[in-house]
Amino acid sequence: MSRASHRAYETIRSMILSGELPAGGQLAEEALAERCGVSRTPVRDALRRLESDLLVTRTDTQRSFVADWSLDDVADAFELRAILEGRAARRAAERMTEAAFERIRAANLRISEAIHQPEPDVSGFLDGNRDFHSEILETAGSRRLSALLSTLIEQPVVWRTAHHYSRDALLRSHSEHEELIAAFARRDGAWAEAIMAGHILRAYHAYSDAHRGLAQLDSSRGVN
Amino acid sequence: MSRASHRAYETIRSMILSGELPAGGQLAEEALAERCGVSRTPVRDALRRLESDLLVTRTDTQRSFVADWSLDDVADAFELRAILEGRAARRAAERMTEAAFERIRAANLRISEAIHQPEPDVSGFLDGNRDFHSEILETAGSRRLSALLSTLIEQPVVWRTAHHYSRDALLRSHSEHEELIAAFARRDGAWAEAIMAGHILRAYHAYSDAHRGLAQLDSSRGVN
DNA sequence: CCTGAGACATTTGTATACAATAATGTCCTA
DNA sequence: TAGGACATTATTGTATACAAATGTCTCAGG
Repeated sequence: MSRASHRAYETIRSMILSGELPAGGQLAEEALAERCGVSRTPVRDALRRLESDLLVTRTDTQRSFVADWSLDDVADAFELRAILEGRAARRAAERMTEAAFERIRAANLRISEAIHQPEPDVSGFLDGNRDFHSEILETAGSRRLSALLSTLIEQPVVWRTAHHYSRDALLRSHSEHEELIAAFARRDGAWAEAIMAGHILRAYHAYSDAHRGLAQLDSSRGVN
Repeated sequence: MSRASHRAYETIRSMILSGELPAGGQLAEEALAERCGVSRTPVRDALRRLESDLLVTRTDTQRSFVADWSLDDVADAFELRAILEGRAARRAAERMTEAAFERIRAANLRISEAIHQPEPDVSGFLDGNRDFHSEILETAGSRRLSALLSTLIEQPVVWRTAHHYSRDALLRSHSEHEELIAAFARRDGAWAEAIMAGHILRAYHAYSDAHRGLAQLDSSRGVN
């Protein structure tokens, strides 16, 4: 993506995720253009994309607003993620190559190292975690599945949330990854699917326990 | 959507689906603008949306091309549809209201009437079919599920394909709908999910049997 | 004959002006 | 005071010009 357009997208997105733009607030193109330091054209691009991410909604009369995610919406997103990432894990297990297997193991090894610092390296954990999941998605080899999941997984991690995770939660996540790796080693698609679905849903409940009643924006990224 | 933008979208889309724009061919914004009788601005909008529909792909250098769907891609799309529409049917069964139930039954009644003409009214069948499925999706009450499915179901039906369906295929589809209605009547989510998944996958195989080895574009719409 | 540098053509990205549409406020009437 | 037509304002849609980036072709040098 080109410079101004990308910049508008990232800027608006982070303003939404950080709460700087409040949920339900209107997004006027001109005002955003000014805040991003670009013209309306790339802002319009960005809004279109944010809309397909479901971070922005449009009225029937084409006004854009910051989407406010209810608890139900969050549950909804996690439920779909569990289904689709589960399916991705199944396909990945069935198509697993040695090279992909090694990359997945390596990602989980990085996670392990990040966790076992004196003070857990959450940022390192999240990097490894992202790689772990995206390697699996890659191995699943379905463009459409990737496309669908990309709308459910908000990529830029909201660090302030991530840093609340306990070492226990990180360790549990790591060990679930290990079990996934075992399923991959055996090329057992059904097993991999079951573990992955559970992995995502556990992340959901950890999230909902922690955030019950709070602002619900930075949701679709748990420790998974 | 506004006039020019909508026009560009519909025009380009139908040119792709009809094969007027060959799979793999480049889509230059200016040329499309001229053919649609609008400026580049709405064309760019349309291309963005078609890209998210996976009807158009972009290179890393931002050139747009007509996506060519391999047989695997088609199988992929149907597999995901089966999963997601199955889930929608389950949720719909669990949330079914009398009013929604009646609308769904009415849609299938219209299908029945369309089929039982001396010469089957395929267009009427497809209208009813669309209503039937969209009522279920509506009743499922998940914005995200709707958003995901909309990228898998190409709305504008390719009539030339539809007209090849045999009366038998139409009748079978109708009777599967009846079974779904029975599941809804009993609020049996698991049953509804199973029937719906089978319904979609049968449509896939009908499609793939009919089109094996032919051009694969107008795919994601079977008799379902 | 191959290769790569550079000029040229093509295509996309961005800014801006203006048109069209929706939202808002005002005033009049009942 | 409530409601509704109209004017006003705000916001989005579209066209266009130009900038930036990409692709292509030619031709010199090896």
